[in-house]
Amino acid sequence: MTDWGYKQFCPVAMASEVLGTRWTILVIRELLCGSHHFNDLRRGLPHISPALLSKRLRELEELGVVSRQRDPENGNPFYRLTDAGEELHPVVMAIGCWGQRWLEAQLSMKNLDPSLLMWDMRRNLDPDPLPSRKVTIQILYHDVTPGQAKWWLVIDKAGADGIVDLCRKDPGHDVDLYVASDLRSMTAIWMGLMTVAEAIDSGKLQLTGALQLKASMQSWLGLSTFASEPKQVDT
Amino acid sequence: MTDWGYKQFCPVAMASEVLGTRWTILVIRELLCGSHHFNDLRRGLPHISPALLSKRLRELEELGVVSRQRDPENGNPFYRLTDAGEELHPVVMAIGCWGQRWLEAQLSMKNLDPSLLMWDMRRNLDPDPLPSRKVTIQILYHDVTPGQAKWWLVIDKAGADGIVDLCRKDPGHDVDLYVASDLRSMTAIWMGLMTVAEAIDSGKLQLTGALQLKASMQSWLGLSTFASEPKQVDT
DNA sequence: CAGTATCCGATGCGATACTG
DNA sequence: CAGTATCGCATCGGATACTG
Repeated sequence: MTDWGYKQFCPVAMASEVLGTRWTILVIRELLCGSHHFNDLRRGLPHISPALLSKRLRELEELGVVSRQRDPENGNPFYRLTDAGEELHPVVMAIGCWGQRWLEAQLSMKNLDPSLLMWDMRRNLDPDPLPSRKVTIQILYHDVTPGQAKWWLVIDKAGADGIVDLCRKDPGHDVDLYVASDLRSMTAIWMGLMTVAEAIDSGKLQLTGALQLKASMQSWLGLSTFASEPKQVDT
Repeated sequence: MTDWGYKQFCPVAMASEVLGTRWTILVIRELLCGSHHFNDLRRGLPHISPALLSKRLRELEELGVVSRQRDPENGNPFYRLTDAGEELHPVVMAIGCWGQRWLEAQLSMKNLDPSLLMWDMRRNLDPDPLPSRKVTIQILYHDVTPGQAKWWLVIDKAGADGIVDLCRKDPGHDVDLYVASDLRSMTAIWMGLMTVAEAIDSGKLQLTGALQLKASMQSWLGLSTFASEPKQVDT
């Protein structure tokens, strides 16, 4: 092809030139999910190099998909999707739904990653079913290297900015609910491949603590956006 | 990243690993549009190398998106989308619609290509408004290198297999309609950026021949699938 | 926290030629 | 018609370290 590009006037080709480069779609997914700061994005894209993330953001900005602004408070930069960027939502959803329906679950289960899972859980956790007081939940993955095994979610509806906090170190509060599982099972629950009840019944998931929290876990634990998509392949 | 892959269990990431490789989406677009044979695909993807096309087809086959079969008649191989492949239709449409809405028209107009345009026109031409007898239409691009300037569309509703034939050499029949234009204008019409009437009024398009064919051109000339998508950027 | 700078390696991919 | 074979290069992007 000599120069870059498909050399086609077809809109699919034009758009693919832009969206088809490595990491681009995932950067947009992160922005759609509400990450705004450089290091938030990095958290959602653990294996991207900062140089490449920076490059992608600049490309998307030049394209008019992303707008870089500064927080008037502290002068920190942050990224927002423009209207053109927001309208990529159907694209990302279509890709994700197709992936959930047709890509083998096993494949997904090879890419387990506790910090990514926790970061997603923090994002989608639904505080509504939880009591109004501050709630602390400890998650323990007993099959994960010590440094990544223990996590705390602190939900405080009266909290300052974000309602849900994710900690890797003991925040010090009394723990209301202890969750213990293996990483694989927890990810399967997150992806809608298994319910909380099934996991408990089969001994894959142990809950200790406040009864109300145990009973309502399936509802406060927000699932992956694509969890409801019916799968077509099983292995 | 060392190994290939995003190492994320998110379905968007899983699917992007597959769909994000160069040319893949366009191969699928071609299959969705009804190309089935290797050289048909090459026609719709003029700048892909045969080696890469072959590779992509094998990858997609292994993925279960494409199925390779043989024509029982002549033993010729052909490619079909599986159910999983057909379900990529929403993905391709979402990408194309976004491209049409948000990517600058000018950008598209830099990738003019007469044979690609004619190939698309042949595919989307709507024989319904045309008379039942055999109709021959000659298209002349007066700003294009001689070898690519003259084309014939032969529409025969009683025709053998395909109804619409595209020829690069004079098929010999009497011509019912002569169409003359520049490549840029014709492409703009095809993409829905201009109507036939506007092009005639501004002198960009000349029609000579059967009145009925002239009057109905906007309807028998099928437009790009994305032509109806409202554009948001103008330049 | 929000990036840059630099280096370098793998490999994806394009070009061309050739075959059953 | 339907691909395979081979070659070689550009470049994409990964790793790491460093800065304002």
